[in-house]
Amino acid sequence: MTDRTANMLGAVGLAVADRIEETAREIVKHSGETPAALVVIGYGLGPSNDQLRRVLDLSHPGTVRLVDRLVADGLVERHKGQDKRAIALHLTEKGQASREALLKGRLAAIRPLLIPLSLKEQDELAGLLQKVLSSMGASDLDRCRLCRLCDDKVCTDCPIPADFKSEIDSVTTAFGKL
Amino acid sequence: MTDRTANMLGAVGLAVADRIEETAREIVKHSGETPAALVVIGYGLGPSNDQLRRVLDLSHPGTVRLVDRLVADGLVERHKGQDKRAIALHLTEKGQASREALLKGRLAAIRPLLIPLSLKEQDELAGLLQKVLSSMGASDLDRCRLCRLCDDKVCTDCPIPADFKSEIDSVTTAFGKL
DNA sequence: GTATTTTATGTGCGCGATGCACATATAGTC
DNA sequence: GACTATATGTGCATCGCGCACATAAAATAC
Repeated sequence: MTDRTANMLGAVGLAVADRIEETAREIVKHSGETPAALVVIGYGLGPSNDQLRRVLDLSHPGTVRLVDRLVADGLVERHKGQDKRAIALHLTEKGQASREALLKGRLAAIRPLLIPLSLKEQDELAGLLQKVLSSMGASDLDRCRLCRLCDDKVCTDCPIPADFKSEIDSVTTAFGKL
Repeated sequence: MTDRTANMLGAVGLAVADRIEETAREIVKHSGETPAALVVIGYGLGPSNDQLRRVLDLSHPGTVRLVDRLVADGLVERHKGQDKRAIALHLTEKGQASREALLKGRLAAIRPLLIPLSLKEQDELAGLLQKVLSSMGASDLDRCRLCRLCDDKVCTDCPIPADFKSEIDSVTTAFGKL
């Protein structure tokens, strides 16, 4: 019985990921972790290449090339970091716009799935999802990774105390507090 | 409020897809739609290249190369189809074993997410997921695609009346009946 | 019953996203 | 000051995939 539930969760998860992927591909011109990078950099904390790499779970060179792509598209700029060797990644205005379109598109892609549910059922689902989310992501990095495509504007009362601050040195937490 | 729910669904969906992807990569040696191909071919209906292509939503050549990979790994064989131009794809014994490991691994990857939920809550979630699933997948092909990684052994009372039969000529429906 | 169109597979070629091995520059440490 | 650790960047290769094209067989048209 649990397996049946798990199987359905797998199907829904796959569908959700498919839809997000498809939308992201249309808006950003690239696939893979590139859209997530746009979201993460967009928190404005000026992450370094290496910090970004950890969140996206990519190799070093892979991240460099990913940033190359974003820079080439005029979405991201490499600024000087506090360290002379490190860089600080920031979105350009175009990058900001792209990020917002991405997040908006993502929600638009997911929202239709909730239509068959009544408002009460949606609340029920939210409660269950919140429980599931709060218990996954053991490490802070896991939580950042889990939320690497999340819309922070919408994720009020985020069940995941993901703390970008400890991953990306800065003042504020990118996600809502628990 | 709906957006918050959608956002959390997006996060969970991404996490589920990540976990499935990771597991699949370990078991099958390839990524992308290759694991799904193994599952779909494994229904034993002897799909043609083109039928497989539609379910996986790949290009023609992409599917040919995908099958090439599976054949090279000794997981799939190209048999003669009813048509002299079409082929019928079938799993080898090794392919069967690989498919079973894949499905098993997939469930094992998803199952932990349900642990924080009580049995009653799991039932609740199952009901909600079932509702969501039943209203997505307008076309039969959509449903096949949606279930392209599903474990038919486990998916009893499948909410999606996906009918491989109409996609892949054969006698039985690969998925449970509604 | 041949000629054209449609369907199905396969190939050459290129591209995008990624990883490995390596190079280089800077910060920290002994 | 010499060694190590950290951070970025560069060949180079691989993998999954799509486009344009070629080819064979079935269906259809005339």
